Amino acid sequence: MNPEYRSITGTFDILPDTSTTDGASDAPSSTWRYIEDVIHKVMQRFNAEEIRTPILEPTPLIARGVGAYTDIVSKEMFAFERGDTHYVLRPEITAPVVRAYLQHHLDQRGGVQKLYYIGPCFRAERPQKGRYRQFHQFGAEIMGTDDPRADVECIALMMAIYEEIGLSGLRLRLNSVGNPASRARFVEALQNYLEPYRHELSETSLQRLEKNPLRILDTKAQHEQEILQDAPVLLDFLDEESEKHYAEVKTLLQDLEIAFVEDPTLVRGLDYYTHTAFELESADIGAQSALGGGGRYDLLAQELGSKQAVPSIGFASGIERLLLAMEAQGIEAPAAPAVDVFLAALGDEAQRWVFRWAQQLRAEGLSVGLDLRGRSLKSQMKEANRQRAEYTLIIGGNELEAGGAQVKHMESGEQEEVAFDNLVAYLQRRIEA
RNA sequence: GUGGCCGUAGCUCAGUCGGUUAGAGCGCCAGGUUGUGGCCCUGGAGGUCGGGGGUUCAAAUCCCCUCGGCCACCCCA
Repeated sequence: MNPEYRSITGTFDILPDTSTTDGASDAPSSTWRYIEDVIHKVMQRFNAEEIRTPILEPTPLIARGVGAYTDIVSKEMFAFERGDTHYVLRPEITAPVVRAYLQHHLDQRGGVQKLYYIGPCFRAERPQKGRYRQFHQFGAEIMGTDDPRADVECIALMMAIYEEIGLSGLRLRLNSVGNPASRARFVEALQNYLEPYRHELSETSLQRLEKNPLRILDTKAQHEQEILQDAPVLLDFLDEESEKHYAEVKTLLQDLEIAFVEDPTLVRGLDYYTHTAFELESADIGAQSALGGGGRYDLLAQELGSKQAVPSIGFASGIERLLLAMEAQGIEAPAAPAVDVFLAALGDEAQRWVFRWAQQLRAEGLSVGLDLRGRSLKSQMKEANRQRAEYTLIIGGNELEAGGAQVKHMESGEQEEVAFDNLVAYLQRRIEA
């Protein structure tokens, strides 16, 4: 079609089936629904409550809540201005949830707030496998406690969803970035260590050295990796409190028999991230191997203006990557439901009869298909077949006269006459089973 | 933002030493069955050969530009 009207690069349509692939999700809408159903179900099991926030947020919220020196904020935001308001299409959902928590004083509901979300996010990156400009995240935030059990419950919740879907062989990486005091000491040590290597560092790493030193740790540059071989290790700088929190998290994970590997290079770069950081990886979904990740952010609420600390932990996962992992492991979602009964009509009078009966049967809760083009009976039968109708009613002049419909069971091909008066009961009885 | 690969029907693809009206299978529509789907047979619709420009008597085929897709880098979901 005219390129001017095509869907935007990096976005895709989710269609009823997968008969076309250009600019469409590889998975049909029924598969998306299935995944969403699983998410809702598992979240419910963990007594998390759904929250829905706007897709449009004020740019300063994201800049502050995600971090000005992150790639997301510095180069990947879809942001624009109207009048004196700066808008951004949300690149993630944690900051908006914290915003909503503070704006609506959710702490006043009492207790820990366990909130979850599913929805689209936007980042202006070059698309590739598992990466899109509009993509879909689900996640949960457990807010109002710094108890390590919250960390583990958050991880357990995330894992339970993948478990329920049936994925296996995933790798959970775990680390602690400590509290601000211990991290500050580590950052100083890291900066001191790297000082002599300054001239060997890339431009971005040099910038990070000043603004956001932790992120140097996850550099991919071979040479910088080598330099970092002998660098100070974050875990060695944890103070007693941080050490204790981390140890507790590991113990609790073991109690729940959730396997993990410790990875000291796994970091969350910004100051308001504390303690636990984790990421869930799959080896078979391409270069973008992270299915989901998260961590503790005890200081974010204050960053956004809260007088009180709201110690919290959350995770976020990508639905597109979940789909990739399902495909790689041959996991199929249930097929979209078929119609219960298709009404085939022959002749004008029968058409009117069928049109009314479709409405009635639907009111009885049956899903009903019918012809809207006045086509031949044969065509209508083909249509019924395509819609995978369980039963097809055939109504023509003979049936109207006899006061009963021909009811055909499509799979067996068996057909019998059923009086109009008994139709609803007949169909309901058979279709329930 | 950078790099590599790829764009022929709705889908999967054939057709490229340049040469008459661009093909197949599947799907779609219709007929064979004047009231019956799935199998089979027959016919039909559907293509700016991604787009623009150039070379040529002649371009799906060669050249340039451009758009789109895929994959990778950076980084993340």
